[in-house]
Amino acid sequence: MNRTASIKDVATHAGVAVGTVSNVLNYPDRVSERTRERVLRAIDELGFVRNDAARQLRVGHSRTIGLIVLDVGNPFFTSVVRAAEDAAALQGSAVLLGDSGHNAGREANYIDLFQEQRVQGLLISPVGDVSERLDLLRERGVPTVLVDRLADESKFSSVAVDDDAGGYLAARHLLDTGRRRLAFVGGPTSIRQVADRLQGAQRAVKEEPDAALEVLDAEGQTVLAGRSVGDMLVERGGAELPEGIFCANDLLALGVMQSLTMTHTVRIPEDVALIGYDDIDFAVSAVVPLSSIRQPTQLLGRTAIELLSEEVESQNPVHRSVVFTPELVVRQSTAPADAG
Amino acid sequence: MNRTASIKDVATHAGVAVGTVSNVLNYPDRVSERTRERVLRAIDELGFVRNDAARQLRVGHSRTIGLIVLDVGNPFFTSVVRAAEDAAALQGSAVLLGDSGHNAGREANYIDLFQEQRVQGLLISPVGDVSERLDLLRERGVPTVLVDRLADESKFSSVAVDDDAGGYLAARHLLDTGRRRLAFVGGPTSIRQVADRLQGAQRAVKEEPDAALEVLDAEGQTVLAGRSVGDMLVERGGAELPEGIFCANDLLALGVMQSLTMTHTVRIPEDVALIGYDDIDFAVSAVVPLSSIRQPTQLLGRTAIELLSEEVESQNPVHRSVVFTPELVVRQSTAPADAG
DNA sequence: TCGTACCAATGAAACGATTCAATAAACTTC
DNA sequence: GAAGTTTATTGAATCGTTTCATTGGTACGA
Repeated sequence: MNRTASIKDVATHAGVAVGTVSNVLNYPDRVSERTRERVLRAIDELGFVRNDAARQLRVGHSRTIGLIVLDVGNPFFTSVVRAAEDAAALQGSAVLLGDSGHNAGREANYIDLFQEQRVQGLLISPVGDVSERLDLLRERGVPTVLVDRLADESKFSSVAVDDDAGGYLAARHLLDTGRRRLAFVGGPTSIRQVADRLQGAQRAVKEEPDAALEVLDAEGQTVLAGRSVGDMLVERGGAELPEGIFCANDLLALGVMQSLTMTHTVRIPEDVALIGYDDIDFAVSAVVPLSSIRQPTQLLGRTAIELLSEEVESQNPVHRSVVFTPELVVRQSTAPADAG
Repeated sequence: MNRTASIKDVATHAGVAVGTVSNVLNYPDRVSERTRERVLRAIDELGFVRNDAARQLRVGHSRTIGLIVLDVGNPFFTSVVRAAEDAAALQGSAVLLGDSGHNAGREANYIDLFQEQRVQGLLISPVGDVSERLDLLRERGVPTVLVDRLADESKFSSVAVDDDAGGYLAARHLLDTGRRRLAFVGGPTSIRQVADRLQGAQRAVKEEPDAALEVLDAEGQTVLAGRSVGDMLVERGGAELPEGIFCANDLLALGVMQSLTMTHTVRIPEDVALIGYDDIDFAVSAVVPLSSIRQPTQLLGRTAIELLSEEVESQNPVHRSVVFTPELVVRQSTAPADAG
């Protein structure tokens, strides 16, 4: 009862050759109905489970794809992961998931691990600079697709979302609903995403001669950081308040919302309209349901798998960069002022 | 430049035998400094990466542990996963993560996949009834530890958190801060966790002759469900309101909080104290910071790995069930009424 | 009846690592 | 310097699959 049965045991037990058992497993129609059933019965009786290591050793590659994300706890990545898993399953692969936690060391560990596993390829949302680690992968010929990061097409394929377009969308929506004095609340612009969203917003504001955009720095991307920005605004009070606020993510927006609604002097959306970014689960269930920018995470995950398949199948690698445009989700927090 | 280098290539390139290369990899001090360096240089020059399939085939088992959770998006599991990964890394193993998404089919797929990978063992937070699927694992002799689920010790080891104790803790805290008329807000008691938490709360209430506990059903475990319970309470109004509310999870509590604070007639914690369960990230950044019950997720993950190691190492399996007691986290939402 | 074609089934070779008994080389010790 | 001991290296055997050239059998047409 100790050692698990091997294909040889199955062959003996069913009275056939090992090659036949292998055929039952991999090419069922190459073998006659009668023997197929006999083999399947033997497999069942012995509790045989194929040893994937041996299979992999023989065929030279695994049926797994490595996926390394920055933070599995982040709903954005969770959704990407799930979509990637589903897409991979459809083509008969499985996803090995690694969470680097924004830590280059952990990332390197996963890269090594996945290479030892001879994954078919790698989807990676890299930590910090796209650097030597990735170049090494390229040299080794490991098909790699960058996720949520634009890549030099001479080097890698990539899938990303256009943050500039998202920022434009958000600001344009505030302008379209009649707001003119706008504010952008965001963390440090050293984060590319934040900088791009701001840039998009500025582009929209420039289109309206009578509109203005004020930039308010937040210390981080959290609810609490949002709340202190909100508190600052409340102190300013009345006529000094912006008419529309665009926050670089939903957490900030929820913080601002808490702060503004707590003091019962400011109404959302009548006095101030508010829009966030990411469309997290909490956005819809905020005190005032929060308008937001939704990123097509499912599409990202699915497309990443597709690009990887292309890389795996073609010999001479032609890289592609796919950039998706995010989507505006309108809720009560930006309802037109006059309708409110 | 195509095929990746094998250990034989390295041996040739370094002018040594394959066994020596293997020794450099696995028992570095068995080999002299000089040849070790020569081999390492060859490894570097050829970009050799060990083929884990071959290694695994020879030694008979992998260095990976399978972990199947119900929902990676759930912060509870995310935290367990991370702790398990860290603990596994410490003992030189890696975790293969699978997300069943509460779906028995996906779960079965991962179980099969992980068995084909010959994982050392399996940590699983099983979907629904602990059933034949798991019995099969037992028969096959795959070391398995149940996570967040109590197991029959004759069959499996397990790690879980005592929800009854958590419920008791929450209700006791409300009573200790002077509240007497309490309410429990929870989803269907068909969910074991909900039933246990309620039971614990009832146990605490029974200790105080003048205390009472009212049970309010919510349709689900979401913010919105909490809000409709809150709306119902607001309509009741004034003297009919409970003095303390215990919600079966933080989402419900946040919903109730939104509803009560939105109408500016009820104050938290002065009029009503509120406590949730899980201590999610949002609890601390709610409008009124939410008291909650925190589950020792890190400990869960770490202990699960430890129990699995025990199973793997000992031949005759002695199963253990470890139950942790959750922890009370006091914040403003349950500050004593007189102090408010 | 023979030749041809087709279909099932066979079993040895190969994948790339680890292991281990055997050997060679380098030291000790008296 | 011979015998004994330790240390370093070797290379064939092995793990459990898949692959593929080969064989044996059956059916068909001429």
